[in-house]
Amino acid sequence: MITRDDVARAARVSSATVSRAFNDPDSVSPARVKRVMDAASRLGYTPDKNASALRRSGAGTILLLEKSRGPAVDNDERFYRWFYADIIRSVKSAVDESMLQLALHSYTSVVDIRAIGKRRLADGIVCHGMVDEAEVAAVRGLGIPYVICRQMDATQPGVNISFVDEFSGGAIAARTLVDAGHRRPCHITGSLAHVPVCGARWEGFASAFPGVRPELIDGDLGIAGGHASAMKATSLIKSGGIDCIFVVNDLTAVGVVQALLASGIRIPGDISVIGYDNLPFIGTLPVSLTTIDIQMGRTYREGTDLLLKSMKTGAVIHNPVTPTLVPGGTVAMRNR
Amino acid sequence: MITRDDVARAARVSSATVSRAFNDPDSVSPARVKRVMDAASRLGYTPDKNASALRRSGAGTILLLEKSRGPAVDNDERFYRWFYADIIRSVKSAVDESMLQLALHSYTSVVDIRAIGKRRLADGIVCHGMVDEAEVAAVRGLGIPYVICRQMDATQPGVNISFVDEFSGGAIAARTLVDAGHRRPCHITGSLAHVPVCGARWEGFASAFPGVRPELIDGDLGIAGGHASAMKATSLIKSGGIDCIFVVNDLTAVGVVQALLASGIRIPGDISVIGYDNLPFIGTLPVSLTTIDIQMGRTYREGTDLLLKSMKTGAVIHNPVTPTLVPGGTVAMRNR
DNA sequence: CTGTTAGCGCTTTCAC
DNA sequence: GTGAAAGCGCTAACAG
Repeated sequence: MITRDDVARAARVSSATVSRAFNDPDSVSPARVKRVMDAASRLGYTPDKNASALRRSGAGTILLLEKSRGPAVDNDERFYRWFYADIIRSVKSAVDESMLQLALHSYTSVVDIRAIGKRRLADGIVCHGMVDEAEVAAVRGLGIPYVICRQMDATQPGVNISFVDEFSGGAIAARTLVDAGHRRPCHITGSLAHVPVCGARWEGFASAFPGVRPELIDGDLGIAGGHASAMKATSLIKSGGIDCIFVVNDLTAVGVVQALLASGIRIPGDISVIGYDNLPFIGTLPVSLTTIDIQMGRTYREGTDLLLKSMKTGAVIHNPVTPTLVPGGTVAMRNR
Repeated sequence: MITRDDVARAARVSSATVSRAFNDPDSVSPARVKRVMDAASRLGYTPDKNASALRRSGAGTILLLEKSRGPAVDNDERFYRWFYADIIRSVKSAVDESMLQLALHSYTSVVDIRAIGKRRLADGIVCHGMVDEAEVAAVRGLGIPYVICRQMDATQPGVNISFVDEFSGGAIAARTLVDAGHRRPCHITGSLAHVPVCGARWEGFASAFPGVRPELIDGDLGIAGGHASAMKATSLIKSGGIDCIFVVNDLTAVGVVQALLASGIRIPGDISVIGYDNLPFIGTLPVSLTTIDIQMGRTYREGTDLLLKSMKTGAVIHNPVTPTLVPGGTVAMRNR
């Protein structure tokens, strides 16, 4: 085990200088910084994060905080688990570039959140998908730097947040269809009034079709819901009332596509379809669904980077992340 | 911040006794252990893992080690990512019960693995899905306690491993079908000779059908592969040559089911189908697929528990985990 | 069984 | 700008 003293000896400086060279290079003469860094890399020195954290009297830790999931997991949650790997890796890679360690932590109620402060468990907190206002308030009340990463902007001002800009995502879906020559849009969604994410996608979509109000089918989310909504749309498709459908998420889109194909409607021949989320099970469809990637990884990566920065500067974090188009085979070019 | 000294004072014992009460309760009189624990919980004391690790001159860390994934991720890998959340949570909950912290680490080559030892990065290593023999050798060469968690047993003796017993999984599929009265089995797989997991599932399946050699269709894995294999099976189904199909994984099973239904074959009326993996996209099918859950969470949870234990005892780890049946609607009862 | 004591490797005053 | 020295909270000898 190489310690800081070994490096100090090799670089012929004091051990305090080694420490400063690593943590605050500006306070050391450039020549010495170089001597220290050379010696360090020659010896293969890695600072001990435990000792560092201990001396700093900090936790030495960034907490990835998530609501604990009981055994009763609903199907939606099961689907969104696919993003988990991306999220973990993104946060991890950001934290690795600091002197801190990543720890995972889950809570069941705000009581658990408050305990984090009492026990000095974290120097910074990345909240995963937190939407409950009381929980957000509890995190803010901790006095520990934090960032909330999730799919929607904050409803309160001043909250530190990195979020998927769902409104823009809806707008991208619209622009993709507009650019391909579509003029008679339809949106299939579910629980529109109750799920904020659905609302944002719909508003973004509608906003980018100037002069047209898209047809709106507000049924149920999920495969069965998509099936049912698609059946309602068939007559509109056959009459030429709509030439494209933006479905609020891939899961529902699977149902829509299955139902349309079963009804003898060709995709994209008779109708263009675009989904949302870029979940891998769209690969189970006989067509390659054009969809929108919500950029979860980037949302968390940038959120964590900004958290690390704000731990020094105290700056407020407000970071919208724009989804991206994943081209597929379900959007056709239409003549105007 | 409550320290061990505060607890010692409150419990009227020395601070060393507090430490012992937490780390080796057997070496302290029961009465004192209770006094210490009472005081600790009253004060809300949590041991400082950084100080603990520093003093122990260990890393204070269990590493979850995985091969780093480049940006070019194939679709299969995307599917299996679904297990990642389970894996992380399982390992995490096991590590939480120790004095250690969980850290995530990825490697691109054996060189990275060897660096772990040089830098005292871990007190124990949980290897995620490691199959490459050279990598396994590198981990063993580290001299750090480790356990490999993956889907197959080790090929070398003496390797510490917790694994999904795929052979038993295949046998469970077979027994499920036998118990429901099936006597003319078929197995659809892909790349049988090249993918050990497929081989084990097939052998387990075949072993549990006494006196019958199942029909074997060895095509390609994946939805398209399943489609093609199913087409080969249709005449056998119509002639009554087979009464059930065990498909090597759910992804391929999706293709099989789609193709059979499209051919007008009823499931389970004309043929029973059983899949393998319990991935959520089986919900994209119009039938509820009977499948086998590979118990990834348990494999990692038990593996980590055993690693923690073996760090004290030095015992070799060899832990097979048996998959479980997930009942669905694609297996019918047949009269003999 | 229990208390005393000496650090683990690092950061951060405090002098110079 | 730099070095000396004092601990951060804990564990592991060592004595008793």
